[in-house]
Amino acid sequence: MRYKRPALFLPVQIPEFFLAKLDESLLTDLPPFSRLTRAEIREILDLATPRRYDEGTAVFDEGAEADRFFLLLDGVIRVVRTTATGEQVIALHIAPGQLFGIAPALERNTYPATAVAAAESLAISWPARLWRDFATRYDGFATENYRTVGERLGEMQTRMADLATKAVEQRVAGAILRMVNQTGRKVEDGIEIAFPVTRQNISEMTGTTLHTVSRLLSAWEKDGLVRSTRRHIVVTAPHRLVLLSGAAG
Amino acid sequence: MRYKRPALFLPVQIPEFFLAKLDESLLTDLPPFSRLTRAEIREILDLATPRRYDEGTAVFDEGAEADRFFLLLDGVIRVVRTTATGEQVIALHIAPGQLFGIAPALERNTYPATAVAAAESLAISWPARLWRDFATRYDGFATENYRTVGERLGEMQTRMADLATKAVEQRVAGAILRMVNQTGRKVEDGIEIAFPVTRQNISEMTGTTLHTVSRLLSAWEKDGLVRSTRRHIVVTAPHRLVLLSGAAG
DNA sequence: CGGTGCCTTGATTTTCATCAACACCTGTGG
DNA sequence: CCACAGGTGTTGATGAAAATCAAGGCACCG
Repeated sequence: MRYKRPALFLPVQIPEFFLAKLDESLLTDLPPFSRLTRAEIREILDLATPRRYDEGTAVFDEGAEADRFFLLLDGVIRVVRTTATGEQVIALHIAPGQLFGIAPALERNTYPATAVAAAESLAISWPARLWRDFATRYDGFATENYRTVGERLGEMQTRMADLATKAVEQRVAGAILRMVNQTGRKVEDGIEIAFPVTRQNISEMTGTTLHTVSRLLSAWEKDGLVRSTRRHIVVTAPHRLVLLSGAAG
Repeated sequence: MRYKRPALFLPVQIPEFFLAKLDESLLTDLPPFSRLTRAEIREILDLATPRRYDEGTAVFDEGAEADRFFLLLDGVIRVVRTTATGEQVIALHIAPGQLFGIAPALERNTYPATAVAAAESLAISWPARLWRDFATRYDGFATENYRTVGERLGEMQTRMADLATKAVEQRVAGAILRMVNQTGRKVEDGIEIAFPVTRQNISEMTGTTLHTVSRLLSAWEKDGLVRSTRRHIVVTAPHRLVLLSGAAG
């Protein structure tokens, strides 16, 4: 089964054309913009630059000058950190509707991690200096975005605690469930992670090796918890996976 | 050797007296206040409530209503998260001059972790609703604080990467070096961590057991890298410890 | 149809948690 | 003043979990 992109992605993408087509209502429901009028959203959209990213393309690189901030409209972004010894660690996934690369909001002048399109993605972006404008001019913009920062910080703390205390099996189960929750779509026999994931990817999220992940998935498949093909995972028994993950509650 | 508190800590602490004694210059050099006038700092100080915390006392608890934010003047604060299974994970240490419990700045209404005084500490605090006042009235206040948030987020990402990729020995070395960097004071034969630390504490910072930490410290002591007594660690060969920690550069 | 990227599985080894026992230091209360 | 309890630290023995080493298979792409 291939990943079919929605019709939104035309073979040739002309920014002006695209923005004209893009209805203001697309942003209306997103937290950062929820308190703005249609006219205000139009203003903001007119300042934005849209761009499409092929799977595997970097949106920005760790250490690069943080000159823009981004809003993901469609697709998935993987936030990756590379260690001194060259290993990669996946810190976070960004789902549509979320801002990312918000280093400018935190007074950083470089990005702390690399952002890569995990699937074909569409994002709009603004120059970093506009952050202050938006924050002062539009009520609730800063507030809502700092709320997001707070949530991410909390989530990172949870993941740190997991890495420090949970066994590999629980961490892998947790990682898969997180992806399912963020981007899962219903299919015949379960819920499918809506973008390509390799065992290697999962190992980079959980601090283990691709071998161990492979063994776990094989065992789970034998047990009827998941079904997986190349770069593809369907969770067929989410509840049992939750139990395995040792989640609270 | 005992921990001697500076004269600042009188047996009986009277807030008014204390604030009168506390010179505005104490805040002048701290990032959040560096751009303010003496008069403005006086205003802010007059709204603050000071309090002393004995070692082991909680400043606030995970999940509690986030009704205040804090500035640490002296001592050390440990930020601790408790997992579903009851283990503790130390997320962070706060050094004097830093804000903490800044959930209000991130639109959270509960604290995401518990803050405990790791040594006798002195902090001042303000009601959460004043955050917005300060942010709008005092230039640079919000900016500087969000910079701090950004730094902490970056540091947490680094620690996550370490937990995911480094071996226990490297993580323990790294944790000790971090404490030394934050609060180290020079002594005869090296640099001493300026607050009490148990093997258990270190294991909670690094996701290992107190047994393993004990073995490592014993080995390092035999090797001349550190010297340690009960709840006490002196690093005698920082450079070699850095090598062990596998830090970049 | 050959190459590359992704996945699987067995065998072996390493690391570190766990189990267990004990020593020591410090403050407390009889 | 001494006994004792609780928190802290050490060290050995054992075992389990997961990394590493190794080899090969299969899917997809040009």
